[in-house]
This record gives sequence, C-alpha cells and structure tokens, in this order.
Amino acid sequence: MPELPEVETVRRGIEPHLVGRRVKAVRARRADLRWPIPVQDLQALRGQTIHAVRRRAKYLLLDSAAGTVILHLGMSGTLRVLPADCPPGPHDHADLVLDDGSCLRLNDPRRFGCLLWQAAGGEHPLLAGLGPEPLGPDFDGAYLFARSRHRRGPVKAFLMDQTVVVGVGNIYAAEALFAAGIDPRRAAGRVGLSRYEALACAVRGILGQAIERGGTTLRDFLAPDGAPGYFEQELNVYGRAGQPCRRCGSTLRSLALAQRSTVFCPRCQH
DNA sequence: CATCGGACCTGTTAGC
DNA sequence: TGCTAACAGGTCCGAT
Repeated sequence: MPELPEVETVRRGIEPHLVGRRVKAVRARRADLRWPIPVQDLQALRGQTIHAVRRRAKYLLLDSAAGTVILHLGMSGTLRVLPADCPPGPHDHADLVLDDGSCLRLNDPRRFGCLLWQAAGGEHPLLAGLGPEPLGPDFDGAYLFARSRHRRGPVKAFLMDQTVVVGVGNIYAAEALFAAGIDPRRAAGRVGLSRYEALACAVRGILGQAIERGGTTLRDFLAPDGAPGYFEQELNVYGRAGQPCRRCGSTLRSLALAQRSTVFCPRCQH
C-alpha cells in the first residue's frame, strides 16, 4: 500500500493524536509480523510520553525519552486511532493504548509490516544505510548521476533502491520516469547528468504533489481519519497499460523489471 | 560490490 | 456462478 506520500499522510494523520500522550500499555494479539513484535522490549514504553512522530524513508518513528517505536506498513498495513475498548477485527495485530482512552491500532493483513523498538541512544540496523530523503537537501541530479556510475541494472530498479534514495516505490518510480522521459529499462549508468537532473526534479515534484493530495488510493489505502488519497486521478502510466499515453496517444506498454510490473510510454521515454 | 531470485503473507481480481 | 491463477503499493536475504 504505502510509498513515501502514503506514509507521510499517515504520519500527519496520527501525529496530533499521539504527541503529548502517555502510553499506558502495549497490546499484541499476533506478534508474527515480518519480524516478531518484541513485546517484552516494548514494555519500556509504558508510562512514556510520545514527544514526536517522525518519518524516515517509509518508516514511522514514535519518539519517547526511553526509545523509539519503529513502524513499517509493508504492503498492506494501516494505522487508526480508536477508542481503546473498540473490539478488534481481523488482522488488528497490535495496539498502543494511550492515556486519553484511545489507542493506536495496527492492522496488516499480509503481515509484511513490522513494529519494533529501539532503545534510546542507538540506531536500529534497519535505518542504517538508508539513502537520502528525496525531499531533503542531499538529493539532486548530481547525486543520482554520481551514484549511478558503473551500474548496469535498469534505472527503475536503481531509483527504487532504498540505499540510493528512500521512499520511491513502484508507482512513483514509474511516474517519475515518465515525467522525465526516461525509458525504465535503460541501464542506470548510461543516463546522463541532465536527464538525472530532470529525474530528481520529477521525483520531488511528484512526491510533493502526492502528499498534497493525501496519497494514492488504489485498493484500500485510507488515511487514519478514513479519507482516501486523491493522487490516483493524476497517475499518467501506473495501472494504465494498454491505454493511450496522455501526452502522445501511443499505447502504454507493460513489462516486468526487477520482478515489478512496469508501465511506460515507448514513444515518450528513451 | 551489484544483481537476481526467492521468500514472506493474505485479499482481490481476471480469466476460464 | 464458481474455481483457480495471477497479481498487489515492500524489502530482506542468500546465492551468483
């Protein structure tokens, strides 16, 4: 479900309900997500005040003085803020019970997500080695160009490599490559500086717009308040294989790249 | 080091 | 209508 704009939308949705709240309890009904929920370690959260809700890459980070809760929504995770006594439904795996009678509830049918704990003073291995934020100051065309030298794999896989730049998933990679006019199959090392400048610009613009629209709702993505995302209406290639290119009218093509479906315009992208 | 394939899961949709 | 297969927004890990 979530790429960076969706995770950012979730962050903005839950932040006002969490910041300043004290955690009364951590409940896990089912601990076997991508990694087991460390229920014992998470007891360190009890009595702690959440002082910030951050996002790094596609991870959500809930900060307290004792440490940080690390959440990833995988492909199918959602978070909601509900009354703590609201009966749990299927796939409602864990709750953080708060001191105002509410709880933050994690639902994840596929269980590709995770809920982890990092004690204060350390950095979790999952967060080490991540590339720069695409909306931050360290990401631009020159950076992409430098990182891509001698890389033979397709530029789409390069763009989705979280050690290169974080937050760009299958939807927005396809959209950014279309906007920049780059063939997703082209070897990353054979894309020139000026085209990487266009690509970096496209990534920033598309992610920023998607955040403004509340993310992309394809199947079931909803913000924590239940609002759908409105970026779907602006997708130019993703999910449009066989349909006409909005720019030139050619039929959009689909193929698999790095085991992910990839749609592009054979006339606009080279 | 870079790249590829497999693995982890369930729910929805497309096709027969 | 009903069964089955393919596919889905992610990403780690081991093999090459």
